[in-house]
Amino acid sequence: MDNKRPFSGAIERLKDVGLRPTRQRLALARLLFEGGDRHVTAEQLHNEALGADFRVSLATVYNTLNQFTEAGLLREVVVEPGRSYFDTNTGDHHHFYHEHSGELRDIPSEEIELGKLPAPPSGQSIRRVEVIIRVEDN
Amino acid sequence: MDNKRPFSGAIERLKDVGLRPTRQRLALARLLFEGGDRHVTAEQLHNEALGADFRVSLATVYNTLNQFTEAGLLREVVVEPGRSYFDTNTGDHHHFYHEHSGELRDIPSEEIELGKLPAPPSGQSIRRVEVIIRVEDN
DNA sequence: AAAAATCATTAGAACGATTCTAAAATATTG
DNA sequence: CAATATTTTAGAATCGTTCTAATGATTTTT
Repeated sequence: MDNKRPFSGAIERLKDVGLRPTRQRLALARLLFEGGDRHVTAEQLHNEALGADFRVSLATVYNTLNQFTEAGLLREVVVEPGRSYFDTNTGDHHHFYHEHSGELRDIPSEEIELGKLPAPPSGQSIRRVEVIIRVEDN
Repeated sequence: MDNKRPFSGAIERLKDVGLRPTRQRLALARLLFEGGDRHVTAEQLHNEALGADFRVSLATVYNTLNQFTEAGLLREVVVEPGRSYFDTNTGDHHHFYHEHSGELRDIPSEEIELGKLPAPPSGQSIRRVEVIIRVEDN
């Protein structure tokens, strides 16, 4: 049923989606996927890599994040102009977004009940339903 | 009940929210609010103004859109990095987004049933629930 | 209605995020 | 291990957006 192996190493994960397991892709994959679900910006991941003494260029971080996203390893969440997160949780789920702090937090799909949905314009089909609950301090 | 007058001219609309009815704000307000609900980018609105022989700087278009948004005359919808629309429909509603064409289309609030919502993290409250249904050609 | 004060507009520079370019480095194939 | 294909890189370029400091318009005070 589950065509995503629950625990395959970074190398297999990359091979599975047809990406060469290069040093930088492996290092970034480890940062992204070892440990629980994460929301990172390109800049954040780049700094993390440098902090872990792994030199990657920012361009490579962008390339890699985009490739991972296309390959379905990541999901991109855009919350405001010029702030876009990459989410390692690619399953069906939603988000809380706290504008002031920039914090993005997962909401498991069961916690939001989408009773009915309108039919898409003809000739089109639904690719994904995205719910963002924008919160503020009270 | 309805504190938004159904049909007040652009001048009143601006005065109501405490913005001086300057020439450029009036011209942009007319482009935005005369005729049905619209979704525009800053660039689009700028071109429209120029096309209608009204010279405004792009900076003013941005200023104005931001002011209108703060004043509650517009609502901003971010759909992908570097593409942000201003929606003249400020009521409770949702959107279809067609990634390929960039088309954004309203969904009246009744057409989506949000059964239950999770409680926000403590100390925070919900500001808005945004649903974007991403569609693709089939 | 002139003068003074406030606020808005502008061109262009500056900015932050992201993508491009062309060259150097690395990986894969025969 | 040589030949070929793919990646990585530094830095320039681009995009959307905001800033700056000067000019122009509107409102207030007189």
